[in-house]
Amino acid sequence: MGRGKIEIKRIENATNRQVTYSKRRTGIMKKARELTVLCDAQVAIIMFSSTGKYHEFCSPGTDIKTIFDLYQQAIGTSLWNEQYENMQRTLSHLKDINRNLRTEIRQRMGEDLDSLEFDELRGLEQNVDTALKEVRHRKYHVITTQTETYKKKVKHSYEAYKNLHQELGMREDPAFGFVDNTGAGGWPDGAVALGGGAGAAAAAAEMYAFRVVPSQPNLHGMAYGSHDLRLG
Amino acid sequence: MGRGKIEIKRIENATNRQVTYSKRRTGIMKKARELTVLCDAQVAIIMFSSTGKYHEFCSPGTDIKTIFDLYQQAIGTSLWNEQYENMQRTLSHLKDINRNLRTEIRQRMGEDLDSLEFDELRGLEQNVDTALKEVRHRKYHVITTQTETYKKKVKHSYEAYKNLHQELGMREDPAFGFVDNTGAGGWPDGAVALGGGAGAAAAAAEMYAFRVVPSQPNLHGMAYGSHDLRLG
DNA sequence: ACCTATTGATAAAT
DNA sequence: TATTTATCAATAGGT
Repeated sequence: MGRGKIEIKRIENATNRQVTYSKRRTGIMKKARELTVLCDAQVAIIMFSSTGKYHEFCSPGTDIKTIFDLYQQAIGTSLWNEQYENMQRTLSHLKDINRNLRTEIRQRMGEDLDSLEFDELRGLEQNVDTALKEVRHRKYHVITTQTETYKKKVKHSYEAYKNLHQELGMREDPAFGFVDNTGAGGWPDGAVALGGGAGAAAAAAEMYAFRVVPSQPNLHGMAYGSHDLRLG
Repeated sequence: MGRGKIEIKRIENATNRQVTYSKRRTGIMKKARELTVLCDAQVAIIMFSSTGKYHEFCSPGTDIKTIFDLYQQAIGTSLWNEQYENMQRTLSHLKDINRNLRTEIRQRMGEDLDSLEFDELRGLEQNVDTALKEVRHRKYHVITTQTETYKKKVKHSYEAYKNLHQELGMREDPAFGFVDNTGAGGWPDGAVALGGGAGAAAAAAEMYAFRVVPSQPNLHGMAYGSHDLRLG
């Protein structure tokens, strides 16, 4: 159609090629639009000219992504799955692992034990028993350390008080509310247990007993025993 | 073009619509092929008819995926980025959860306790303590149940033996290897502890003591205390 | 971009 | 669904 038939082969003249590309591209787009309207079809076209310019057509009422998702659905395999498959695999693998980890935690909390064989129960018991000892050991270590620190602070304050007391020339000011009945110092009885060992540890434990809210969030942001094991 | 001009609007007659779709689709594909050859262009077309059938065209020497990757590059944004990013987010979220779960398990095993505040330690200790009691409780329940089952089996076998013994007319066959010295029955001494209670439980526990390998894999496929906490 | 002779596409009938 | 054919549409080459 035109002033003479042309052979369907690459047009060597670049200008002609470009002109023909332009004309025929318009023609195809028009045909696509007509097809869309006449036949109620969905069409997506992407074209790149030899110079790299791109043009697209898409049926009104949809978009390229939708049509390509349909297309991938139709051919049964996502063209980009390869890139995502790894991630998908990793994802479901992580989900499996997480589920198992949650199961283990629940079992370590003494829940969902019905599925365990007897020997697994024995292993779990021994393991938890050992863990309990470890935790207790660590707890006492912390108590001791913190008690030592506290003792040092107390001692320091006490020294400071003693010095101040001496600088005041051994004279007492009732406004302090202190009664000097411990010889040189003058520190109220029973204000702090200065003795070391278990007694001090117990005192320190009591000292922290009111702290039910952690000063800084847990690593996992939850208190032990309140994990939401349904997540993930 | 045809025996009369047609208006560009949806063809209501379904058959006509289908025929027109077929003809025009062929036409577009041909045009696309010609454009590809004449102008050295790259074309990708995807079409869906109103009946859901799909057809595609793609310039030879390339493929739909390549053209769409080019297209996405051209418009500067991946059409599937949103999904991809969502997946990425989910992935790192799962990894976080995973890490926290592992941390919790390690802490429940008595490891990595350094990061815990004192009150967290206290909570952990109490929790593990409670869990230990639960596990022990369950263990003893299993022991008891299995012992009962075993006792019933023994009793059943014993009855069977007794019946057989009587049917043989109280005559002993040395080939059985049994010595009848328990009155009516004739069951070897000490073969099984028939007494109930703690003694039986202890016996049953010993009975299972050799089973270091679970008869069926753990839910998580690992024995307690041997988790590879580096995974994920 | 526009023009137009000419080829190509296709609507309707078969 | 394929073929035919009268008609309309697309476009090659020229301006």
